[in-house]
Amino acid sequence: MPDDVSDLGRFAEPSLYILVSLSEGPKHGYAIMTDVESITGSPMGPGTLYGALARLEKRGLIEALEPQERRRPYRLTGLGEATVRAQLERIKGFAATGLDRLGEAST
Amino acid sequence: MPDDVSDLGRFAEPSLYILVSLSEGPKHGYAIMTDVESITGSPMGPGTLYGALARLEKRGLIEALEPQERRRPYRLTGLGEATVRAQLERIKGFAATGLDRLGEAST
DNA sequence: GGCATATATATCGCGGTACGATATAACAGG
DNA sequence: CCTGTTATATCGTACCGCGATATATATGCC
Repeated sequence: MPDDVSDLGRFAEPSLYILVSLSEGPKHGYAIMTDVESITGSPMGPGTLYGALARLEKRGLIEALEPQERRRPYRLTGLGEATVRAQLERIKGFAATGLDRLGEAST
Repeated sequence: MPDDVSDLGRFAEPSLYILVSLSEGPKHGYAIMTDVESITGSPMGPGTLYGALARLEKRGLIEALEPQERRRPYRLTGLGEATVRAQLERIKGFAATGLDRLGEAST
């Protein structure tokens, strides 16, 4: 049940959020969590985070670095960077198309 | 398994595609299917389409119009329009943020 | 006329994902 | 010493994507 106009239910696309967060530089899980929350405005729980993190590593889009203290940092791979760039270009174009369609109808 | 850089696995957000398609004007299911395919480049099967369509109607983001011939057209509601606009603004900003972060790192 | 293809809608089921809940542990501050 | 923050990890459920499948009409072609 949407109680907010900007809510389309589930599917906030955590994987892409993580990739964007890591495109700023290597980060560990908890730092990604707080960073994503500051970018998107809505918090990402640990279940979402670590599940997506494992999938992304398995796919070779990110890679784990040497654990420091209690932190387990990750870094974007070349494939990950290419992927996030391609994705962002795509949704940028899509958003432009959509807003263009809306633009003529209301103003 | 991603075999394409622009593929992040499941990552299509059919609901938003449908809303954008309908922001151009009322359309019936099959027309949405072909329109979305022309916008996104990848086809949307009937399972995806009609499932999402039912959910969107249930949420009051779209509404069914009088069936004509074999066609069952849908139209965006006010809430649906506000939602798609808010969503598009959001992902536009997100894409800009992400590309900005990537921009300084390579080029 | 008969047959394949396109139009058009609908449903089922599997696999995958989001995400809250829960658990654990170390460290800081009052 | 106890509470809150940092930090990681896992489990389970509900939900969603999407291919497969079914049905029916209309169109085009041989």
